[in-house]
Amino acid sequence: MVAALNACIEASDLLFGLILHIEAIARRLLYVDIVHNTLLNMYLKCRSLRHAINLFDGLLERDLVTWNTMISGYSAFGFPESALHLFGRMLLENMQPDQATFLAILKVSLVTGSMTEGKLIHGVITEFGTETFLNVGSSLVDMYAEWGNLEDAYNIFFHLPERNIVTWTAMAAGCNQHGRGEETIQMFQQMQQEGIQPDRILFISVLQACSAVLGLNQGKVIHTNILDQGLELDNMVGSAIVEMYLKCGSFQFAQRIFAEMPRKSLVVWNIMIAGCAQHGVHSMVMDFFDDMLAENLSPDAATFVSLLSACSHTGNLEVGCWHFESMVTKYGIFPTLDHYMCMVDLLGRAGSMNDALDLLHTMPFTPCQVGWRSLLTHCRTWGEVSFARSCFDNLLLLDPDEPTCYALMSEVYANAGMWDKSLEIEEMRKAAALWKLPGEALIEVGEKVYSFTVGDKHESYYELSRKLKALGDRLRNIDHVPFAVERECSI
DNA sequence: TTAGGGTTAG
Repeated sequence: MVAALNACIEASDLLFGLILHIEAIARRLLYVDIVHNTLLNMYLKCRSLRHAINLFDGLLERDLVTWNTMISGYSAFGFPESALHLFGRMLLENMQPDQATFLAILKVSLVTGSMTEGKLIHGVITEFGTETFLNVGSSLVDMYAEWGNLEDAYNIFFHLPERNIVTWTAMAAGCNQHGRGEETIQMFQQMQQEGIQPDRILFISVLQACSAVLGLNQGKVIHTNILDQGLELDNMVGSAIVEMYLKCGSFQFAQRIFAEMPRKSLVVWNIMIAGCAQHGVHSMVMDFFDDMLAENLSPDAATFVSLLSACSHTGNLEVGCWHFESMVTKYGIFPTLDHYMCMVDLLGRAGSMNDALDLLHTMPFTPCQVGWRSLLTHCRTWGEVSFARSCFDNLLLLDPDEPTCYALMSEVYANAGMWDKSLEIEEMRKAAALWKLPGEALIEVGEKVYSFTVGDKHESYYELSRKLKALGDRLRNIDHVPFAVERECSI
């Protein structure tokens, strides 16, 4: 019976599972713990919460596994209140929770989207003395790290009596997800010094961190480690390697690894298509898209974001509109806000400002900052001063504390020679005490990544200034006309 | 019953 139920789980065959349930009743097997627990698990894995609840409520006796399975099921189905309620019932019935109970309960805070619940659950876990268990501790690290509360995550991480690859990965991935890629790479190095062998899951996080900090050389070292462990043929590791090379600027390496991948998932095709768009090889976007279709893969929402973006950058309005329409008619994918934003950008970049505005107003989403800012950016290109002012006013209504729109509007006025208006906008920005964060450039030399922003004084300042001036002269020689007021750059 | 992982522009 148990083997047959596990086969149902494997095949997601709910109908066969229901027949086995009837058979279990007829043969009076439902009183056996392992039978009713496997049945419960089968219903949850076959995505039938209703059947699982009926079975659970009808049982005369429930052991710890029964409670844990049901709590875990409620969390997995996105019913955190029911999971917590069941946990309370379990305590009232004097059932002592174990590690598995807390692992299931910890998922609740991720489902509810609230750190407060997570902290309360952490308190309960501490009271039961299971905080320092390896799996519970790792889950706590993961929970805090996912919430971006890296300090609490570190605190638990360092106080655990032991840490394994899962604990390290939870901490390293958390740093990576919250913009601390350098720390992820440092953790990876430290972990190896402590004699822990990285695995495929950790490699994926560390490769993403290399992509984020543009650490091509570091990425190459990781790639070598992956080859040493023979993990390069793993589908998800391969995708992460391709992505790392693309984001770190090495298109040829990415192309080679991609070509060598034995099985290519839709995700890695999407990564490659987006990479072509990022690298400006727009003709290859369409080539890769056609190749993907030839492999009998159907595009998804992410594919179309890359396609529409590529059409926007090549100014290919007609092809972009065709893809936008074919999303629904040919592939049954309904455009999300992201797709509408790509279309607003596409229309605006092509100079069809009224069509872009119409789309912004008629789309089934409330116009957001992204759309208005995109339009405002293109008004700058096309010198649409009054149109720009309308976009600017809409942006102020949505968020008056966002500094970028002031800079754009001021620039539009300056380009039109309306200096008084330009200064007026600058005054508005100053009165609101808003300052745009300067852009940051990352350059890798050896295994170190250097960050540059306006106003920095690097040790090679004079040498770099001479180089910049020479580049500026070359740009002027090819008739490049910079926007608005040219400001002196200093590094 | 039982901890960690992938893509998308503006």
